[in-house]
Amino acid sequence: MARRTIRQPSPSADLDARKATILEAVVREHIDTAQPVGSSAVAATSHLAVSSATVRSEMVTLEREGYLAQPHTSAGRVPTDKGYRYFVDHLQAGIVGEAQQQQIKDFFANVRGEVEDVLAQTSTLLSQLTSYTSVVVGTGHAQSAILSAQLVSLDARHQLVVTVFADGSVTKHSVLSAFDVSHVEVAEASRQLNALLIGTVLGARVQVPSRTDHVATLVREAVATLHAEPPTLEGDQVFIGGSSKVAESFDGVETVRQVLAILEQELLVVSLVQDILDQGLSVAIGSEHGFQPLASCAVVVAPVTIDGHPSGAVGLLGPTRMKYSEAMAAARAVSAQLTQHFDGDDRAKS
Amino acid sequence: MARRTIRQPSPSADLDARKATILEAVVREHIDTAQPVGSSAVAATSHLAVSSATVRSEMVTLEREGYLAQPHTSAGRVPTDKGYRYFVDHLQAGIVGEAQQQQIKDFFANVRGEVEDVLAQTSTLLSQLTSYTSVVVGTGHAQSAILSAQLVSLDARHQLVVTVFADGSVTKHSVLSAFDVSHVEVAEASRQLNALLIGTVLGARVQVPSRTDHVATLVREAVATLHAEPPTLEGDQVFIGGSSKVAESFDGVETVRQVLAILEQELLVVSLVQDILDQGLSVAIGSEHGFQPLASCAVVVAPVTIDGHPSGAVGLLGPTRMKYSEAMAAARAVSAQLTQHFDGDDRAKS
DNA sequence: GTTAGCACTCAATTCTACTGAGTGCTAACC
DNA sequence: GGTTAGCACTCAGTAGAATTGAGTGCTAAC
Repeated sequence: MARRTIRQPSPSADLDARKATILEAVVREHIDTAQPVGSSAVAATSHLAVSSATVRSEMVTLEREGYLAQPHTSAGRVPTDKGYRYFVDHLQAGIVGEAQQQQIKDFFANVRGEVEDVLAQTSTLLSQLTSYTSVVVGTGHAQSAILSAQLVSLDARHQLVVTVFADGSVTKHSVLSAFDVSHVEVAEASRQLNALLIGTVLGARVQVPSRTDHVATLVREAVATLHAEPPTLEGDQVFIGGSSKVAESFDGVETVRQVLAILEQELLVVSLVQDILDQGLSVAIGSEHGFQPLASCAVVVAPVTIDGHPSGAVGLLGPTRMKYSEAMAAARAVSAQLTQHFDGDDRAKS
Repeated sequence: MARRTIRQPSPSADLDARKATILEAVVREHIDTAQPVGSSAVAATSHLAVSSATVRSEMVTLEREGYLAQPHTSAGRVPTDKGYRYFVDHLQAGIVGEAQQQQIKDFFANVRGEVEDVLAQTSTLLSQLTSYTSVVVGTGHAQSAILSAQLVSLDARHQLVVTVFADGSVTKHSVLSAFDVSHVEVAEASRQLNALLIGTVLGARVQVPSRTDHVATLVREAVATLHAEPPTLEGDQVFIGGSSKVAESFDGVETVRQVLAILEQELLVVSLVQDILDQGLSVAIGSEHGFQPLASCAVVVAPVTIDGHPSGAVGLLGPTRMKYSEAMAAARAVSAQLTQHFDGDDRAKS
């Protein structure tokens, strides 16, 4: 089926005030109780001074317009994806609680270590804050210039190309040569390689030596190995935090299995998050993201930028009846801190 | 409670042949059906020419001795952990099927990339082979000598220490200096750092310069950062494959949640696997590993060695009623290939 | 020691009746 | 016109009661 559904920017023939209030009450109640919501509950909890009968007749309209659904005739109403969408679109931005704010602050004040570690730990943090499964995506450094490229000899035939990029990331690639190489030759090749690649980006055309001696061959092999990587996906990193939360969010074991199976496929997760960001959304509800097995899930995302350009995202995955305002607030707060951590912290600070 | 249970090497007051056959039949049947096994089923499937009544009276004994248990009076028998243990200890080594053998061969023939990638993919492979959740643990390179230590300048105040170890692993650590450093200074510091650390192991005492100029300070900071790492755990890596399989193996959502929660804690997983290996076992059943939340799990492990000394392990986690012979065969086959891949492949080949 | 026979147990299943939350409709009301 | 009280109706869920049947333990005979 449609892998990605292009959502128009909400036709949202705005509901009148009372219908909106009723819809909101249903959503809130359903998120709370996970049960279908009846007209009398709405009449009681919403501050509308109307009877359940009135609510009932409004509900009929809301159902006809696709915002609500009825599991069966004698049950209350449940929000549809469209209903959640309306709710989310008209949600005043939530804010994170005191305690959580503090937890985030503490975390970023104390976190240390390299980018990967920070991202992995951030993922755990985000999951703990919200008790949903979190996804942290770091996009590759395809565009970063090379700061340094060294060749290190493991043994006579195995060398390692260690490359440092301007964004601080480091890669290694092993090179197996067809002949024994001396340490002197490796050192010389390393010098040449460094001179050749410094300041370039992966995939750029460089002038490799055409001689056939050991050193030149080694340099050619190293360059070839480096450039052999698919440049777009290289370095894409996904960190899943709190996958056990999946088992809390959904009740059917089968659903849990399906969601976990999706989360195992990093490429899928990256493209899911990317799709949502591409559409300029911060939430994808149920069928909106076009992944059938995640039909009962909602995904909240917030982009992370470094030096102003997008370089990743944090996300939360929960049931469609997730606590959107909390989740969105947490995701935004964490992504903001992360952004600040990487470009504030790495340049300006101290 | 007891975090680790020391198991004596099976008192195993060996059962007589008929009891053993009956126990085996119960275990086999139960693994197959997940149901309590009745005496008549045993009489039918085992090749003992005895009636169900005879089987019944033997079962009473087996139950009294702790090999079997009865969920309730009018149900069949279910193996206890002790029952599984006897079964496993007397299991003739299984072999992996044709197709799987081929799949493993193909995988290792085609796999490329760095150690981390290979381990991560191996984890996925192992999980696919067995449809259990797999765990691949790579132990750190604490004992590896440093082949190269370079300092790379990210900007005036940020430097990166990139260290290459003899086993081919690479680490990076960022260093933030309190003053601006020129490229010339970084280059000089890098040279000195390399000269200082080459051939040493992490944690070794090295003679750092005591001068107070920029270069010396930089070198001191770099060394301090490197040595600040907890040397024992540094580089311990855990790769979990097929966590969605957890949802297939257990039926209660709560059990699934608990197991996933354990798997999220890498340190726990490492120590679990390490414990089992330390006890010289290849299987830990139910309570044997002392992790309460994993009481209904069994863990199969196989060590991976590089150059003869232990450097990791592969494992499988399933329900206590897992298919032990298959799982053990798969784990052994994969660990053997992995061992060969890393020391065969990396030294001898071509 | 083995086994056929039998009474007994108890989880699981099926059936029925009932409950009650919630609806849709209508007629009266403001 | 919109609102509401009243009422008949629907139907999932629950609670008992009855039934089933797989499997046991025991005993007496072989």
